[in-house]
Amino acid sequence: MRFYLLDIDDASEGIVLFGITEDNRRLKLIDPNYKSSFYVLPSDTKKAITEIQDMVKNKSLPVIEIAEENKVLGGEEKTLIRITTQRHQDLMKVREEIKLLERSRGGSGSVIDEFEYQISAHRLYLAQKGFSALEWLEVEAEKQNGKWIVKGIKKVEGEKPKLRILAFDMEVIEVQRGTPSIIMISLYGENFAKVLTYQRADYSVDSLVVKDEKSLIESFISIVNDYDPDIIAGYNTDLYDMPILRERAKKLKVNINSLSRDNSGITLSKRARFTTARLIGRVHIDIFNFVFNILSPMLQSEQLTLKNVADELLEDTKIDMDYEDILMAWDKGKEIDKLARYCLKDSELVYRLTEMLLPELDELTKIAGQSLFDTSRMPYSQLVEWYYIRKAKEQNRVIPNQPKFEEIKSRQQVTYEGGFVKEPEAGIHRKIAVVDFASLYPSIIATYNVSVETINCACCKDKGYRVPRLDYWFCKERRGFESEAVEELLKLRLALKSELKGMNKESREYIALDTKQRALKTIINASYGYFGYPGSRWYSKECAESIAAFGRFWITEVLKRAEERGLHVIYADTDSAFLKYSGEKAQVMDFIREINDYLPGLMRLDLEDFYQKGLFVPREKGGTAKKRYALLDEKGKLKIRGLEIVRRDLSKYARQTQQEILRLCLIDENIQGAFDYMEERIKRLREGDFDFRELVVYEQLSKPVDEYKLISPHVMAAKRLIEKGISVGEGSVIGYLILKGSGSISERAYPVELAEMSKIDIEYYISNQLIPVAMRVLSVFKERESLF
DNA sequence: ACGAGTAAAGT
DNA sequence: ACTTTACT
Repeated sequence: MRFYLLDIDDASEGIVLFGITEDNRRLKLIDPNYKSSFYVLPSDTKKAITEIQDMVKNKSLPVIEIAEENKVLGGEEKTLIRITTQRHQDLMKVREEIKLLERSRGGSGSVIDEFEYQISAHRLYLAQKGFSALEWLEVEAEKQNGKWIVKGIKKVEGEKPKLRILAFDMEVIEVQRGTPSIIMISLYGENFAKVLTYQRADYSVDSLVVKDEKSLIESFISIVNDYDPDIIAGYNTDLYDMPILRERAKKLKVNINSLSRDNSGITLSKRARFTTARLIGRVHIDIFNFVFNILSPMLQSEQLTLKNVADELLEDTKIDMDYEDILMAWDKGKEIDKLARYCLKDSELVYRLTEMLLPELDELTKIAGQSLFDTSRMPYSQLVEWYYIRKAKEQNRVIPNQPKFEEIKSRQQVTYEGGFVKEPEAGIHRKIAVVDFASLYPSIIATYNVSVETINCACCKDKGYRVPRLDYWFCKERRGFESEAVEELLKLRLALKSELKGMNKESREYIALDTKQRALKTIINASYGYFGYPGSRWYSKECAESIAAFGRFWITEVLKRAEERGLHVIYADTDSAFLKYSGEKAQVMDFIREINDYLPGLMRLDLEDFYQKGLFVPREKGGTAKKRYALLDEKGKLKIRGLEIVRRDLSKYARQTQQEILRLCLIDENIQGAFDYMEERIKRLREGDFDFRELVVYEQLSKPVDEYKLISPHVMAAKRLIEKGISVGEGSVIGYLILKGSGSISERAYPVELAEMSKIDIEYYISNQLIPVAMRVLSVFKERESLF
């Protein structure tokens, strides 16, 4: 049969595969043929095998096979010992014993190290076989005692089947402190929208009113069973909705086992810092994870709330209700229909976000070669790592171990020099061309064979690729693993990009290929960071350092050659250069062509865009600020980087003032008007003509409140929230206002929830926010009027 | 523990 | 010096 893989799990009978058949049935298969094993690196193979055999016999270890196997380890062919155990759970136990043969553990020293004992069976199964969730498998299976048992299995091509997606959202109130109750649950799917609750009212949405919380949960379970979704989606449901649902169901004695397809209910597992909630056999996607891990750098939102993310990605928004409103609605029955609409709207937004983001998740899943449940929760580092693990398996390589805690700690201490940033020339510049390298660091990795096993190789001391100004080189004899893996993705993406060029942007094919291209970009761009990431299995600070050094070399080379061609360099940062062209644009295009003829391998310089004008502002302590500028493109659109306008640690009022001043100066070139505008904004503030929300400053807590040595305003505001019993902690974004009174600014910082609006210290906002921010732009003109 | 360094600014 | 945020 043909089988589309959705989810995968480990069980005592074997690997459990959940998926969809060609005739659209949901099916569970068991593959009993996969045996878990791990590898031992011996110093003396014969001796190690004898010692292991003795140990297995004497301690009756559950080992079913001990075999020699040739593997690639650290770029070398090596003979390793493969140890296969009865069950996957036995791996760790057996490894603990074999570890005792290491010399450092007091053993004879016949064993040096062990590998692959810590990876879960189903993940290794996928990597080993080259299978991935959301791909088709050709399966030969037999029914035995009501279970489908896999006899043979291989990968095949096929069309994407239609997945059933169901989004949900719960409203929870605390009747007593610390005891949450679920009062409402909404569900949203294709042609399906329903609200469940237990308070009677005249609802304007499709609703089911039941008698209490217990029957609410029962109805929810029964709807999920009827709809039988492949994907259950929510927002922040790993940490909030799922644990509460599980807790309440337990308390109220509701059986929720059928939420999953293996009748195990909700499986919560605590990882290092967060919890995940699995519904084995279905895929629970918590969209927040993907937004937080992958999309957040691309988003403008200050906080990644469902409201902000929906506003930005869907251009649709939540219904406005805060916790107090929800309590009022429930307790007083006032606006309870609004509550129902609010709850359903959340599910709708989650459903639409899932529909929108699933294609990209789908592509990432196939590159990483793991389950959708896992990949939807992976940070960049994990996506790269699983892609490498899959490639390593293809090449008969041993997967390097994860670093131990101490190793991570010591790796964190090491830093190195990064990108080159040129100090810009302050003021206004005209006719600017911005050029940048296409994927600079990844193209360096591919071009210079940058890999853990090719750095400072013995064979190329005199002839390897030399790293500029550092005592490192890369091998020219053997291809490096990471370099080849990154090159493969780069080439795939280049092929897709050129295919996309002639296509209709609205077409289905274009959108599909573009999504694939974006997913590749995500992993490609993380490859450099992964070398220097302390938790990496393929870690090499030297490689990361070398990549940055090659980067500095090439950007300065571009700057030097630009000046030689009469293109004046205004600014440069890491992989981009701002060039002033006096004559025609062709001058720039010629220059780019010339550089590209000169650049090695996959390295390429592109034109980012042409700009009419650019503005660079002075720095507080002299000189010109780096990473802070505004550009005006040829369509009259402003592109602003680093300036206070784009920072949340300034009030909106100050930011808007700077934005308008910038517009007046850069677009209208009305400097007098800009000065007048600043004065008008100050006057308006003094006259009380503003909304207090425009003065709120937002800052994030990066650790628990009591760990701060320095009490900055947002920490003080957070402390005041905690005093009032409002829980805030690591990661909370605190909005605060500075009020009148005595003492330092921190002492006068109040959270917006507790601040008295009449006491806002207007003069603080004028002297500390408005004037400095406005003058940062205006000072350019005061001192350099001659530019106009 | 869950990509990196460079840089600016405030308290 | 510590902390946070933004840029690439």
